[in-house]
Amino acid sequence: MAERRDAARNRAAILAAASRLIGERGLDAVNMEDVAVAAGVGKGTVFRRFGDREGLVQAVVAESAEAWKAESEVLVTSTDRPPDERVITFVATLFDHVMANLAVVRALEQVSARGSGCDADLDLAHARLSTLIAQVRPYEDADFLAHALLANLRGEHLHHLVHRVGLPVGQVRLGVIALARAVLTGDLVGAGRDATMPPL
Amino acid sequence: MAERRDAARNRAAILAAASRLIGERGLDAVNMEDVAVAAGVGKGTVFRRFGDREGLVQAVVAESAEAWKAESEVLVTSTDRPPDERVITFVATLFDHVMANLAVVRALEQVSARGSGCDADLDLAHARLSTLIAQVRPYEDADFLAHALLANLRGEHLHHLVHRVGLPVGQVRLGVIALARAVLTGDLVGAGRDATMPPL
DNA sequence: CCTCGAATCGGACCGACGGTCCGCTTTGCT
DNA sequence: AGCAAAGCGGACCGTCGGTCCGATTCGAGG
Repeated sequence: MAERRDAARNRAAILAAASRLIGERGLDAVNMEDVAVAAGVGKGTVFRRFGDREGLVQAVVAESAEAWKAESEVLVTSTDRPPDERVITFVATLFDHVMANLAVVRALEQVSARGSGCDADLDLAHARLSTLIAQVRPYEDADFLAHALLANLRGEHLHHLVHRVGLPVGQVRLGVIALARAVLTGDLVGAGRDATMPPL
Repeated sequence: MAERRDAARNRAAILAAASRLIGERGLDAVNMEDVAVAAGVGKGTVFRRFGDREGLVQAVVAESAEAWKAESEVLVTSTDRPPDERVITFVATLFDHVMANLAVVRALEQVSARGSGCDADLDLAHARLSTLIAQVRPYEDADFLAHALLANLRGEHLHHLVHRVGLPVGQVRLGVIALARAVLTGDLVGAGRDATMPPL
């Protein structure tokens, strides 16, 4: 049978409440009962729908990652633009997605560092980026290079750069893109500087 | 007054027990009472000495980071070797330190992502690496490049590469060093491959 | 060696929170 | 309307981080 109407409503309410609360306070300052109350449901309902804390967080990010997945999907499959340009676009898009959902992404990282399950989205991002890079530099180790780039796109790392070190978001964005360009061209000049940066 | 003898003994016992337990099971599978029992003291003693869970973890890593700090200190101050070589040595040394204490380093990352205090060791590593890089490439943004390199030396990232992806430690080590070399020379050829790698 | 004050110890205790359970309610099909 | 099943929700439980205070141990001075 299809999902009952009240169940669907509650599901959406819980997801929205969780997303909002995590965004406002950060994961470690929101407990399951907060979410239940904010969603206007009982605690049991939250656990039945999402299993546990980890499941809830995964569902929240899955929702916000939907658009990114579709976007990156076409980037890998389509061949209308040169591969190197697609790598850059991929990195820029992923950066924007992570920054736009920083609290939720960090929440997922925290939860999956502990939990048993691996981070499926990270694996997906790596598979796609790796594929893209291999098209540009078939003789390098695209696998490792993708991991190295992805390390610079971790929520925790970007949070550190922006909120602790205090770097402007735009500068970090350009720096990350310069890094991606360096991976493609073998040239690292300009990484982290805006002055010498070619426009994206 | 100096620290009482029994207090010193207990302090050492707690630190040793915590280090061992975290190394064996990972931070999230060891609670404060486990540590107290393993150290042969009461729970209250653990909390009085170290304040809270975060403090205990910090003390444990501070202990294991002692040697690394001294080693990296001389690397920055001494000028007997060319700067580029010192950057490579710095990165290799830090990599080895992190891998040798992976569980404890990850524990610190988990704890300081939540806690109020920042990660002092990470800041120190960045300050030193940044200084070193600036000596080789004064016209680049050494600050950002240091951050980018350090992102590849995070405990969580290395844990992911080695224990989830399954990359051999030696290969990751060479890859990270190749990345460092790329930062210095502007050439990324060979990153992640052993075949084309110059020996360290 | 004995005494005494102070520092330290340790386990009983507390509050918070993740997760479970089961009797009550809602839903939607006939 | 009637009914069975899916869903609901809040009382309840176990665990764990952290606190507290009476008992204990230390070590300086006589």
